[in-house]
Amino acid sequence: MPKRVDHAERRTEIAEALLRVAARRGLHAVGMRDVAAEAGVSLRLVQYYFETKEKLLLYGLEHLARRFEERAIARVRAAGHRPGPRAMIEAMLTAALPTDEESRTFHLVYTSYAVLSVTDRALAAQPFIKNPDAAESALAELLRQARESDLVQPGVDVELEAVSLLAMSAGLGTSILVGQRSPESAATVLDHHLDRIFQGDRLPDSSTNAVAEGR
Amino acid sequence: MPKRVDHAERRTEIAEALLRVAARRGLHAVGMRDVAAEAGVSLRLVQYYFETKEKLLLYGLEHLARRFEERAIARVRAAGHRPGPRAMIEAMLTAALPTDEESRTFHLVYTSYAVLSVTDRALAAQPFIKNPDAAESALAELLRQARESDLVQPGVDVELEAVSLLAMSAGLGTSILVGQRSPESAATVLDHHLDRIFQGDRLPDSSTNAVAEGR
DNA sequence: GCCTTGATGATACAGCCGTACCAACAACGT
DNA sequence: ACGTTGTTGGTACGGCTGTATCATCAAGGC
Repeated sequence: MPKRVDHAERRTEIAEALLRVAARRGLHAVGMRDVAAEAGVSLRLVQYYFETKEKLLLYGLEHLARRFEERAIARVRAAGHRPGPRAMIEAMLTAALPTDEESRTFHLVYTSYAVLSVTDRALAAQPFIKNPDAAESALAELLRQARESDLVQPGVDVELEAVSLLAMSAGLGTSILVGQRSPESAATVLDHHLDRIFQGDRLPDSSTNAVAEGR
Repeated sequence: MPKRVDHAERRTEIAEALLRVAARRGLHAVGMRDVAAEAGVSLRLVQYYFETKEKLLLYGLEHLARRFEERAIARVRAAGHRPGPRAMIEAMLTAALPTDEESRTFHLVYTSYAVLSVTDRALAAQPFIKNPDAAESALAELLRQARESDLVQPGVDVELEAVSLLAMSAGLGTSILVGQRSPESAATVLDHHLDRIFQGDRLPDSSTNAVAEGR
């Protein structure tokens, strides 16, 4: 059997082309022909690897989630060797903010998928409860560890704060995306709440008023 | 001139038909014919009142924002005669949560518009910075008043908390929409943060652990 | 060496989309 | 009373969509 190209690799290439087009023109406007052109292949090839558009979209979503997970892990690693819980949480939260092109793509396309999943039953199947739930429990676990190390202020409800931080990160991300807020001011807001949650082993007075000014 | 029907009223009817279809099938799947059928009029009529689809979408967005504003005001009014700042803020924040059909529609369609506005320049023009900015400054103003009445804990950054609460409300709303979280647990999270911000003139121990359990 | 099988490409086909055009009706001013 | 004008409906037209069909080429097993 002549297998000249790696099947999985080709699928990945096409999925990334899909994400590029979706980031540029919006997920709703993505057509099979656009994806093929962006990937530099023929329309037939896209159909060959993904028989139907629905399967292509599904794989694109999975690929997006996979890529984001890698990015988040890389961000945490970049926070230093064996970073503390706070640094890890900060890395996770800011990785989700649309600051550069890749994270903008992630946030925009992922939100598009989320919106789609509300009305399209095919998308609603799995990923939109699994992924955020995993992020939530991971964050809660980090906070729990931090609390056991006495890094967390007493009386803090770690599960509730995990939910709050993720919801804030998502909400702030969207407002960055639509141009209402700057990435810096969003990061300041998140930092402020981390300051509130964690014991003050950080420079005092990080309450600079960059929020009201930031766009 | 035979003006048998009120022009503005007809436009409103059609816009509401648009919102109903968008809530049911998703904004991306809305066509002129669907809107016409939903409104019980002919396709030509929709074209007559809104020459182009883009104008229809624009008006639909404006109408949605208008309806939400009315709803929020009604909610605040329902909070009692001359409600305190905290009750008003709570009413505002929970009005934005997708709890019933109307608020689900609002949240879904508004988010769809927001996502669209990132890639479509026509939508990006006005409303997506104006409306949230207005909500933000209104919320900040309420907090400022509350602080002057000594209802707010000392050391609270009201602008920052206004931003945080709105971002949380938006993020929680989305997670409700996709079925990750229950409206009750989202309301509990918001309440918790209001407890944190305001002085404790409320029943103590509202920290029931409904968050981890709620779906 | 041939033929099966994987891989790629060009083209065709319904179906839907937004928009435009044309026809008809009803009502007010004169 | 008439015709102008606001108002409504039926229908047609390109263009684009996802999908299916047909054709071609390359490569490895027998």
